[in-house]
Amino acid sequence: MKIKIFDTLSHSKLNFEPLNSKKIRMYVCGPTVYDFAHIGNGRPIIVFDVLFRLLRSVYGINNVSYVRNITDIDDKIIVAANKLDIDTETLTKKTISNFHEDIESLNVLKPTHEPKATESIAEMILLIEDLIKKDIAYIAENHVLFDTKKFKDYGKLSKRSQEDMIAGSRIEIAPYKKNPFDFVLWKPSKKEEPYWDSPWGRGRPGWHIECSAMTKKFLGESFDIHAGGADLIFPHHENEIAQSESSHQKQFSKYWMHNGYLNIEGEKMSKSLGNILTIRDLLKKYNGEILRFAMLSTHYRKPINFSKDLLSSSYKQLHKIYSSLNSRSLENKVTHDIPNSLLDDMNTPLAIAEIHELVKKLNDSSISDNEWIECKSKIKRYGDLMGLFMRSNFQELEVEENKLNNVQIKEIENLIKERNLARQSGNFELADEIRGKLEIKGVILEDKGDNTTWKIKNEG
RNA sequence: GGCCCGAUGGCAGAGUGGUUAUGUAGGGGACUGCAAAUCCUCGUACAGCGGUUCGAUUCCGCUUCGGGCCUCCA
Repeated sequence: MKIKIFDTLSHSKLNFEPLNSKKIRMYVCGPTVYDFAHIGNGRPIIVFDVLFRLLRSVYGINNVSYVRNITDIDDKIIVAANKLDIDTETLTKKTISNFHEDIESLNVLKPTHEPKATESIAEMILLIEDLIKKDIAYIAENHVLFDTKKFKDYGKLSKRSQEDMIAGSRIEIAPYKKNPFDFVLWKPSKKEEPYWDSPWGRGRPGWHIECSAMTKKFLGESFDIHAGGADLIFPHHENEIAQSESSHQKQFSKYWMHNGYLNIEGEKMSKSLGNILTIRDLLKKYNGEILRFAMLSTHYRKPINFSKDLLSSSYKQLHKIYSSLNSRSLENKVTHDIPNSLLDDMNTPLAIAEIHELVKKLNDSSISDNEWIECKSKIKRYGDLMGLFMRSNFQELEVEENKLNNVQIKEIENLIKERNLARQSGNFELADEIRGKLEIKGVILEDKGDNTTWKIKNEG
């Protein structure tokens, strides 16, 4: 079984050939922790979680190292902490804990390592010193800068030349830069700002250097896959390549993967439009599994429109799939096959279509129990690889999503019992009355033979 | 201005040089005490114009439209 992935660097779909098949190494750029994560931040978290699951399945659960960093020192963090009148560490600690709570609801596996930038400052300083020693970085006005003219491959990831970029550039170039695209490796901290001592005075690291330092620390100088949002291609990932390959004189990441953008109701998410949707807010209205399903219903490289329609369609599809998985009281078998759709650059929308074909079979009362078990097992396998269908039934999801307490659940169950007694004795008036009573409370009943299940009325 | 990506049925969304997924919404039917669910069925989607080809939604070119990046946003 071979995984195919689309590699940004070669701009083509390639067979994934690990550097060492007993030790797969992937790195994903994680969040900058200054506020609640929004659903756009959630996209790489979810789609590369699927990649992690696939790699573990193909190469062995213990043979994959997944590093997802946390940027906990940065201008935005300082600004946000000042606004709240707290120190940056208090802010980042709280934000990280919120982040973990949020993504747990999305059923995201824990990465092997989740390093914080502030815990690798020493490694960053060593790397910068090395770049200065190699005459690739220079010091100017208390800043250390990377000299982009010294790295001949600069622009290879984003496919652009410095000349192209300068042509249409609207940027004001900092006076201490030798070249417009030189970027900061280390900068002085203003008073009141967090700082670390360095050979260049009290300061703090530039943004890009942390990933170069942490990939080296946790994965080595060369590793297999580096991934993140498409907006990171330039300048972040371009600059990481420049730093690491200049310092190590060898290939940095073998493959590069980038997820597409996320829109909200057809519009770009932005502060000015006021349509920033945090994962936290969405979770108040939608179960994490619905969010996850919605996220995987578009191919990861395409733009996704996160809309009410998408979420309501996702809800209905999940309901349908869960119901079919419980259409007979039989357990699935454990299988190890990996569907081609998922191996092919994580074609999750195609995988979902295949699941629906299997659902149709499960709902076919004419198939044998053995065939039924086969189908259920296949669907559960898709679920394991995509992080879906982990619950035993749809009611569990409804209970979570609507935060129903035990008293409420008991009430629903008792009314169902009462109604079924009425139905058995032919008292359909009472049965319908109970149905109506529950419907007013927003509970829809579904009779399946002698089994009655329920779901919450979807307001759209 | 430079570079890049995209355009598929009401909506969402795969895929393919010729049999035209899948979901959702809608029509019809079966089933059902009722309802829901489920199943069956229907509507002839591939932006436009050229080219290559026996044949193009799929390959090539152009046009139009949309999106992105070129400022430390996933």
